[in-house]
Amino acid sequence: MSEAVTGTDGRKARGERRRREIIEATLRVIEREGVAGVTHRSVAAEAGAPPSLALYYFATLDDLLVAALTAASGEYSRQLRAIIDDGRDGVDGLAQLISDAAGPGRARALAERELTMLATRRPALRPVAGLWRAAVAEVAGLYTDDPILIRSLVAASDGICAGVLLEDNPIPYSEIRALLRHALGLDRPPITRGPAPAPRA
Amino acid sequence: MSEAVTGTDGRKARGERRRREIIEATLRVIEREGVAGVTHRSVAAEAGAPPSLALYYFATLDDLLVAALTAASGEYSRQLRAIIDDGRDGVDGLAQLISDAAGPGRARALAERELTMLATRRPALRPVAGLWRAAVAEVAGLYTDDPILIRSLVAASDGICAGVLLEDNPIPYSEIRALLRHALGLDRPPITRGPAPAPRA
DNA sequence: TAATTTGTTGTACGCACGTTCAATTAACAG
DNA sequence: CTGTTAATTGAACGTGCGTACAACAAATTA
Repeated sequence: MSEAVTGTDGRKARGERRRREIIEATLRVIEREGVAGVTHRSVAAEAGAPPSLALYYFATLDDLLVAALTAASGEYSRQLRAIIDDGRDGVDGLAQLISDAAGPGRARALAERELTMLATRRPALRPVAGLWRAAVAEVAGLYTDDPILIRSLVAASDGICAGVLLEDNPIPYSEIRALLRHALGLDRPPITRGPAPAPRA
Repeated sequence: MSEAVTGTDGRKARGERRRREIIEATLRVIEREGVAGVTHRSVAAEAGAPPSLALYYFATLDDLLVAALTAASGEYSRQLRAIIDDGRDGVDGLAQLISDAAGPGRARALAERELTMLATRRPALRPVAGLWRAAVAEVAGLYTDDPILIRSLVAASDGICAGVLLEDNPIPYSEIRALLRHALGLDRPPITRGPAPAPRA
């Protein structure tokens, strides 16, 4: 029972580290080649290990993808929660995160999105994929109780992120922030034109 | 030159039909198994043709996916434009389309989304993927000139659609419509609570 | 009719994949 | 030291894939 002394089995500790390395390697592969590029072989090569090791930790490719999504999704949610806990404005922080996805964080954001897309087909991944949405909803809850407005912010951040990743010219931070604040109903801009109930004119 | 009489070469006419059949088979495969399930063999089997025929029309898998995305994206944009041209309210029609994606149109919507995701990695597909966004922006243009509000509607429809596909309990049409109208700044609901500039309370 | 174009098919090659498994090494327990 | 557990490795098997290619059938043309 030297375990009680050192805390854990040294073998298992190294194993856990190796496991994390493989997950990170998986995310790098997805960033570079997309989910389609994930194979036991490619991931193992990226991690500098023989393919059999990737298989030792993740018996099936699905396990590997679930682990990768869990890691990526958790990381994003943690970032957002950290912003809130630091007392910074939630919407500003959210805008910053999305703005990041247009620049340096683009590859990672793409990876996370691709994995989330995967979740729509495998119910087992749904809860994990919902972590980010829940975190955004939590931010919205700091500003309003209206469930519609909360949904609105969640949808807006998702849609803005998609636009940022799809469009060529990056959307500036200020605009992202304005869009998010509008979604929450915070800033009431002057009415630009009366609603046009009858299109086609 | 009997071509001038019949209009087109009969062989080419049948060929075009066959080509469309293969594209539709591809979309069915994607609906059922996702983009990952698309192979020359699986698509050909779905279309009831030998694999070599799928290769005759689409030399590479990429060509096939591009054609599928073009078809799916065009179909959606066409539906939205038809609504506008029929004189129906653009936002209502948009809400109806998104609501459909939660029910009967779910599989197709998933397929289109997966293909669009693919577009973020291949610049050649970007213009095609943008067709839907352009159509939505056009709808928004019927209500406002404010580019922020236009972007807001595009982001909202995208985000709502993502939510609809990800969540278990379907979002009702009325709520989708309310979210879209809010994005456009049409309905100004009563203020639920003053903005909370200081979170962490 | 013969020649040409176009669509269509079957077969086959080489490769990368997921997965299995027995063997090996290292860390721990008694 | 002996046994046990856990991490790690290399080799191999079968499968399905993309792709190439030559041959065939049918429509069109001259």
